[in-house]
Amino acid sequence: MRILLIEDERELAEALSAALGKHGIVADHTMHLADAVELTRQNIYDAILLDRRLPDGEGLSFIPELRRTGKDTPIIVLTAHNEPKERIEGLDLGADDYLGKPFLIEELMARLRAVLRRSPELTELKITAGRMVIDPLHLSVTVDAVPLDLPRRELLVLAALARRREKTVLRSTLEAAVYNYEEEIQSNALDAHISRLRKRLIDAGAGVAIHNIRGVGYLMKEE
Amino acid sequence: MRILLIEDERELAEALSAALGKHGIVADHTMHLADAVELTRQNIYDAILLDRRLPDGEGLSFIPELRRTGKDTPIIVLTAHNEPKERIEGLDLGADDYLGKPFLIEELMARLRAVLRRSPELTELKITAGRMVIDPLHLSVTVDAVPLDLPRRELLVLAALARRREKTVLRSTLEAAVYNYEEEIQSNALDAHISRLRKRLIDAGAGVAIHNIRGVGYLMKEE
DNA sequence: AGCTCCGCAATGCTGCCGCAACCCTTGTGG
DNA sequence: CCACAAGGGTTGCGGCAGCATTGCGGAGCT
Repeated sequence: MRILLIEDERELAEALSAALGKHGIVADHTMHLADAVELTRQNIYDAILLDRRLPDGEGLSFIPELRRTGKDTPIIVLTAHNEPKERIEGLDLGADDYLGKPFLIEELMARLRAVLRRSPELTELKITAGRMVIDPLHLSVTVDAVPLDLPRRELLVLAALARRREKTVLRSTLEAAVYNYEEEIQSNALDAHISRLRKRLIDAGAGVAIHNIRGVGYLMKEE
Repeated sequence: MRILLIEDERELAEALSAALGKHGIVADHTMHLADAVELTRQNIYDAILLDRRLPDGEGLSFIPELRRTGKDTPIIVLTAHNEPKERIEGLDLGADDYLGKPFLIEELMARLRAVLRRSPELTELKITAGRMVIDPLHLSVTVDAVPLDLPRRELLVLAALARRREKTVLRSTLEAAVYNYEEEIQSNALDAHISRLRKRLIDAGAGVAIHNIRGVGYLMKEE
């Protein structure tokens, strides 16, 4: 069994490689995303262990990149980014499991076994909708190349809708995109954001409309 | 989609059922392991959510019991026992994932999706019928790539029929797809859904027709 | 201080959906 | 070939849950 380990903390990587070795698993190790892409092109791995914060970018961006090449290798994300919201993000990007640091080697092994019992699927990442271009990493929006500045929460709602434009986005998904665990919500705050966002999108001539799907969620359509 | 929820905290169970319902998932709920065994014998579930501490024993013991009957239904363990050692124990017993309480509903949904992605026999990621593509996990339907928004219940009926297109679906199967056994029904509500659904499918040019098999159920055919 | 953001709640509105009434279709027996 | 029953189809109605909108006030920022 061979896996790919993408991790930039040398000490952890070495410990992991050693521990995996004792379980009869050969690990290729790289610290850079660019190398990882190349390695997956040349090799077939049974699984991939992926750190999020890497010297040359966000580890999660590797997932759609890999899926686009048609590979459905199971991926377990290993990271200190362990807020529920981040875990959801990772899983919905197509990761098969998500493990917060620090963790016990034995737990990683157990999750690896669980994941290897089956096999996964594909996803993508990138956002243009109507006349808008959204950069979800830098949290910016432009309409016909003109910057549009939105309140933070509205922007998060917008990005979540645009990411799945022409498809319904569950209400709960939107709530998860905007609020974390501690921020409980007791009112129709989300509805209020949608309402205000709609007005702004019309004013800016964004070329999209937000429709409601009763009992399910919302849907962004281009006009 | 139908899942089995084995959980003895009434309040949590109700909140979960409601949340799952909004995601188009019908949940049967029981508080006892003994009932759970019986229910899995009589029903086919797409996944099982399992609490550990239950009135009549340790929830984990249910896993080998279920596997012994040849079922490999995905199981997610929900529990306050969230020490690494306990998680390892659960995973190695054959659970597919392990989630500590308290958790965000949305994280559970994400993990559910991740787990279901790996079991192609039970749940196709996309269902194609006529000109339609149905994504039962995200509750969306498109006709020739144009989104079609349907009321939640009609969507569930449609998905159940499309999943077994060209084959007869028992009336009781359809009822099970839309209602759990707490939601009693006293009228021809299902017929009404079928009727309205037919109209919408014609309007949208979906390229399928729903036929009745008298005294048995319904059948979706491509045109 | 003056601004925006944003949660909250009041208000009015929309449309889902269970229900039941009525009609149509199919099957059976004489 | 008709009568009748039973199941299915269709439709309007009403209750009510969910949604849209908006003013208010607290919080945070400059």
